[in-house]
Amino acid sequence: MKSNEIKEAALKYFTIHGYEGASLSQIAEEVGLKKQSIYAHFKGKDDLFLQVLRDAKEAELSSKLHYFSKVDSQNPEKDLYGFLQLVIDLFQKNELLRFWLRMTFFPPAHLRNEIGEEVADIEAKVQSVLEGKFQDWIDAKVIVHDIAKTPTLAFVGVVDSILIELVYVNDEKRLKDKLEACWSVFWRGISHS
Amino acid sequence: MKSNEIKEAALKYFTIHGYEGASLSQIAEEVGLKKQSIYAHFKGKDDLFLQVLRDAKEAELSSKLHYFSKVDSQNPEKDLYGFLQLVIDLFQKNELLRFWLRMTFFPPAHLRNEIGEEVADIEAKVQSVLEGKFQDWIDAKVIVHDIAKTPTLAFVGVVDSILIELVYVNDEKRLKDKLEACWSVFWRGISHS
DNA sequence: TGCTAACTGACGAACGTTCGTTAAGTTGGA
DNA sequence: TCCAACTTAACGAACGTTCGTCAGTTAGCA
Repeated sequence: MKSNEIKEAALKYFTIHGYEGASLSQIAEEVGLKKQSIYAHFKGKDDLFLQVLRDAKEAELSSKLHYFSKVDSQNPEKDLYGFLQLVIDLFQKNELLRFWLRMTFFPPAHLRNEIGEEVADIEAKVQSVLEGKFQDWIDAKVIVHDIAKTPTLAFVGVVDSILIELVYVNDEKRLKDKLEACWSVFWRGISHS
Repeated sequence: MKSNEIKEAALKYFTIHGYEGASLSQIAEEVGLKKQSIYAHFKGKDDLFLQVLRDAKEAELSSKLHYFSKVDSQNPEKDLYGFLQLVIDLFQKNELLRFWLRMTFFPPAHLRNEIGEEVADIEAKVQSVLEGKFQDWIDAKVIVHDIAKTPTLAFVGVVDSILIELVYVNDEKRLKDKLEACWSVFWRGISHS
């Protein structure tokens, strides 16, 4: 399907150059078309962009939810660390997560509100699942804390710091160091002494 | 000085719309000029951009170094938390940090290398100062860990997660929750039982 | 025969940049 | 003190290019 090829090329250029910096002619050329031919598949630049955005959102959400649906052990150490690995994998395997991060951090001004809603949606869902898991672990007394929200937000913070490291330079060594550092301090911070 | 007015307007538009999305005519209009007049003060768009970038780098670096130069107590709990507050302040008080984050996370493609060097420079300096402090605290046995690098990177991770929260939505309530969560878990992770 | 996807051609608008010119301000020597 | 030489900041006009978009046309396939 040509539409998907166009979306793939669009993903690439939007990720590298941002919404304003990506041009339809570049995207079209990437798949051997003239820019006007894109209009046979999409209403325009915004339409193309929003379709790619929703693909990215869908991919990220389903990956994360799928991971937690497989996880029902009482071993948070393994499961949480595995989630960090999943995020790293997601980021390095395809461009969707990098695209998603760029566009949610710094959205094109005229689509700010639309994108903000998508972000709030996915954010709430992931955090809700995560908080449920933490509550289970607290009830099973395998980690400390009285309310689940604290370790949940702290763990999201660890994910954030890994994401920043990935976006920033993606130096394999630095990433490994930071992951180990953040993880070990975090784990000491929520587990029984 | 008109140059500074132009740089201020440029900072604003670069921050909101990114390098490619910001136009010289908008920037000029903001200060009551035509876009051609900008060329009386700067060689071109790149020159203007890079001058703003270096201002932003300078502002961030000196703020952080100045903070740590004042700090020589043996009370990491106060000093580290104070640093988080400083970062939040920096972000909310002026646009320089937001600009810096946007341009270092997702630099304009043709200036990628130049910006990368600036990032490596500031990153190394801040981390070096931070690591020295942590080493002092370790030596004084006021926090745990054998090597200073681990708590340093973990703390940088806490800063990262706060920055992400600031960039993402800047909801005052959410920010406070996340700060408290990340901080309390981090502190438990590096302090004695 | 239609339908789809690609094409060509053209559109107005905006982009960053350069040019030559003007008006105002500064400087330096007679 | 006065005037000429120079500098500075801003301008209008235009440059070539690219942008996103629309209209009309053609080729291939069901």
